[in-house]
Amino acid sequence: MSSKVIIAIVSKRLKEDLKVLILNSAKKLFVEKGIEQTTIRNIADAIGCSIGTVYVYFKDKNAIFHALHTQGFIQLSSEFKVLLNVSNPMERLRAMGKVYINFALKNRDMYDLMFNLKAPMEFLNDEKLHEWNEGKATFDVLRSTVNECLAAGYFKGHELEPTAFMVWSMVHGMCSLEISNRSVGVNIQNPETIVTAAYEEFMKVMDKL
Amino acid sequence: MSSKVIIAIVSKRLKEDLKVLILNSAKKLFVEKGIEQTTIRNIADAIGCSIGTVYVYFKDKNAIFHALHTQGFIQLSSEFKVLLNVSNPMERLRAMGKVYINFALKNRDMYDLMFNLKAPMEFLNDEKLHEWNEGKATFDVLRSTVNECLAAGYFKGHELEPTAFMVWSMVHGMCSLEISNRSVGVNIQNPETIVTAAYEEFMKVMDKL
DNA sequence: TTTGAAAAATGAACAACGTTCATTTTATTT
DNA sequence: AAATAAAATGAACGTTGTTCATTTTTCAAA
Repeated sequence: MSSKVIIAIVSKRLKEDLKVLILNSAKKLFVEKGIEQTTIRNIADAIGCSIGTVYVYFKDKNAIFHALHTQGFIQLSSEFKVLLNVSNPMERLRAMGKVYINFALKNRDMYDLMFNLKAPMEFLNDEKLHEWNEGKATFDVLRSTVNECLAAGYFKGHELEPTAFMVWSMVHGMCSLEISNRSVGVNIQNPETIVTAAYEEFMKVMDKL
Repeated sequence: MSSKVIIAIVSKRLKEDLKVLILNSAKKLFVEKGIEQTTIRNIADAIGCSIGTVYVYFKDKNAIFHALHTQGFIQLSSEFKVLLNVSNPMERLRAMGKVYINFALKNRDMYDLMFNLKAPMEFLNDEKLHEWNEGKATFDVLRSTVNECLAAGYFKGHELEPTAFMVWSMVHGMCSLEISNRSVGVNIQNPETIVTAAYEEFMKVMDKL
């Protein structure tokens, strides 16, 4: 009888957490082996369930990758929390870029999923949700920081949204070129430090405004 | 006899051009339907040859996409030719960015292939060619333009290569965010003009240097 | 405790993919 | 006309994402 109870408890626990287990399995495979090795069969095998079970909890593969991409944004916004310690908006903007770049280069596939790959966006289209809440929230942080810079007298004569998008494009572009292996093939003298150097250059430029 | 000769000539022509036919077929499918609809079977069907024949002329799918990506760079460098008319280096840099952005937004999938997708780079790795000649040549144009700007007194106190990489990252980032549908989902007031507006903002910044 | 309906899990089956290679067809030379 | 070389072929293999009829499990009512 007691063993039956235990089995029931374990079984209950497994049932409730199966979606989480699938997601953890997917994330582990994704981070360790990349997106092309993260197949439904590999995910199912890793937790000892069947292929069909994965489809009980996720509509399709895009749904899984969208859930992973959301986890990535949770991690990124968690790493943004250190910015609360920086009161000066210009310094905070600089630190924000560093956190962003650091996250991108330390979590290359995850960054790719969050800001490049089509899968998460295709899931949104399927669900008729035209709201990319994760991106919206993240961009809001950037926009309000740039807004504070404007209020503090920086960026005189510049528009809020174009300037914020400019900053985002800058750091995203550097990270994207690095992750897609385009910066290494281009005959730059110090390829291993070019992202940092270019970001410092950009910050020097912004300081002059 | 004369018909035999004609057949021989036609046959010869077809044989010599088969690689080109395959590539044209691939490009048409790629531009019209995107990368996921460009399958070996579709390519072969479109020109009425067999699957195996494609593999006679191309090692694998990466080889085809690398060839397409090279065609993209040929087109881009062709569009860069109008820049020869612009003598002032700063004006030329500005015009270069506009040509680049225009190319990216009018050839989205091609741009993605050239600067984001892994296929062309994987082909280089397979062939032990760590030289991305197309990217190298294109970046050389940018670097020398920035160098001329420096020589003309612009960008005082800034390093050549980090500055050039900064400019590339800027325009690439904007195009990349736009093409991957990240800019539209982020709650910007004028999403349809944000790339142009941000580029104008960036040029205003560069003018101040 | 037994029963039976609802919920969950299953995995064989399907279509489509990239890739290979023994075979056939075509071209060229002898 | 025959022999040789080159080119083209498509059936077959191993994967992939996805579906769905079937089986198993769950759990409240009898």
